[in-house]
Amino acid sequence: MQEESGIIRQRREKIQALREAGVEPFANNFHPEHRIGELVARFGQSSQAELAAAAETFRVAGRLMLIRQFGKATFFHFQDDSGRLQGYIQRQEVGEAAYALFKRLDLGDIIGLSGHLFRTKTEELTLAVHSFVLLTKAVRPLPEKYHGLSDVELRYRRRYVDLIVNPEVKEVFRTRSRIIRLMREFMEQRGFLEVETPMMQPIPGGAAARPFETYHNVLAMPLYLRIAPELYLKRLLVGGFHRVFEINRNFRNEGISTQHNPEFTMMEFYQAFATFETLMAMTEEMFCWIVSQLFGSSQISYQGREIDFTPPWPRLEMAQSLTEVGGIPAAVVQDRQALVALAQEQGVALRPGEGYGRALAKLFDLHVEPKLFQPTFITGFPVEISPLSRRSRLDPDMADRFELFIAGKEIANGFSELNDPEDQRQRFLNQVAAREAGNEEAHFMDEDFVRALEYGMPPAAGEGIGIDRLVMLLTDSASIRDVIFFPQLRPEGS
RNA sequence: GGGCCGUUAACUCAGUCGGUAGAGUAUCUGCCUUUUAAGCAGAGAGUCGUUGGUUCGAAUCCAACACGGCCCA
Repeated sequence: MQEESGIIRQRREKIQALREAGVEPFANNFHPEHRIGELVARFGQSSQAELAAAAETFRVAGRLMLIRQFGKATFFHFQDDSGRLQGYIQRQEVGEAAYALFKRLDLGDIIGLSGHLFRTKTEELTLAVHSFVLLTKAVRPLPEKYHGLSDVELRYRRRYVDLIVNPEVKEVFRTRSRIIRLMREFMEQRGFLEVETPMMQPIPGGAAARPFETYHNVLAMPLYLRIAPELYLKRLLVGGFHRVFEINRNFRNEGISTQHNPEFTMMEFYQAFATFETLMAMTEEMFCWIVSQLFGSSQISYQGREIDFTPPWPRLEMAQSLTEVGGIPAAVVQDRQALVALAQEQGVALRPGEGYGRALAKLFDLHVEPKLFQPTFITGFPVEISPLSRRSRLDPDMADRFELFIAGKEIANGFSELNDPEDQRQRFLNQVAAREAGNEEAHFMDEDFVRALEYGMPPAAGEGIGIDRLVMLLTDSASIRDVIFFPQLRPEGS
């Protein structure tokens, strides 16, 4: 480590001096018996008289966050993983030597404390220290106590510091964990089995996206980080698991934005003998339940606007939405050539193998998606852009598919699954043709998947829910980077 | 990929017309036994993102690049 500012050099010298004085700066000889959160919960309402009467001794450990030193006594704040508490240490109480050691501690140091609780003049619950030990000396100083760490880049690059000084960040990730736990609980209650399928796939499938490529040395073959688990989960349907779900990472080799991180977390699930209609109802139920478990209400606030999760949510066909929400005349939407022309006019680059369906979808992205703030299901997806979906019985050019939009973001995508192996093979062939003509996001042929369908996959419906985006909504986060601990960044310059 | 904005001490930020680096916090020293971003007095701390250019002189003007943010594609 080349970086040696004055403070860091000073701290290293301090560590040396402590060792020479017989104080181990990285000890592990203290075992806390209490957590701050627990003490606050138990005694947050107790009066000074009650605390004095209890006369109990507590052992807690935490990081020094704030120090207010006087001549012969010191107030400080320290925090553990459950909260923050004030401490009070007096020379008279701990003795000359211990107090001198305490005065040499720095913000950021981790200490173990034992003492009793009391209330100060201003009624603040405070631990009066009987004794303490240094557990970990901090070499680097913490950010400023008042403004904290606000440089966005530093917050992402040094998330550990962000977590120490910005308590609301911790809360976001606690909520993230709770959301995932609730999803699991919801799925398990409905008889779904949690499974794991390959993250490294020889043929990346299940979505239209560019994959990350890697290489297996011993097998001497390229492998791809998965862009979706779909084709494997459907193989499990063939194998006789009729309700499965997977919560795991997908990897897509595309741009980074407030909505996109190269690796992101999805829950994908499949239910035999269900249709996309079944899943829309189930999604309404799931979201409403999760939101009410978290907030005790089915309404939340996101970026200053209310979102109401109370079902049922509006359902709108994509073509219809272009007119009703996007303001594109119905005559243009119905006229295939006119719509393609309009899309191209607006800068949509149609790739090989793409036509009306893609034009429809891109115009939707441009004019409708940002305006769908309340939970809304969009249906009526063209088969052209849905190569794994079952065709609608009413219109063979349309797929039995929906996407869910909330706050202008795509949150979920689900459809009745195509299980006709011949149709599936033909759709793969169309994709392969598109790929050969230069569309890098087109699907690959997966012969084994078609073979699996030939054994017979029960009719089913499946759905993917973007967990990061859902967490954004439920934590009022504007950027996906705020709900991923370590979002992808370019390497720091040297 | 394009546009705009940002990058100055460990952190948060000032820095005028181009004249040679500032504050608060943190750190160190001294005083201080109920503080709440404690207070008072003093001290140390800088590759002004990088490289190049203009200039007698650049944190400041110009160019390129790097990293980040927001918006657009």
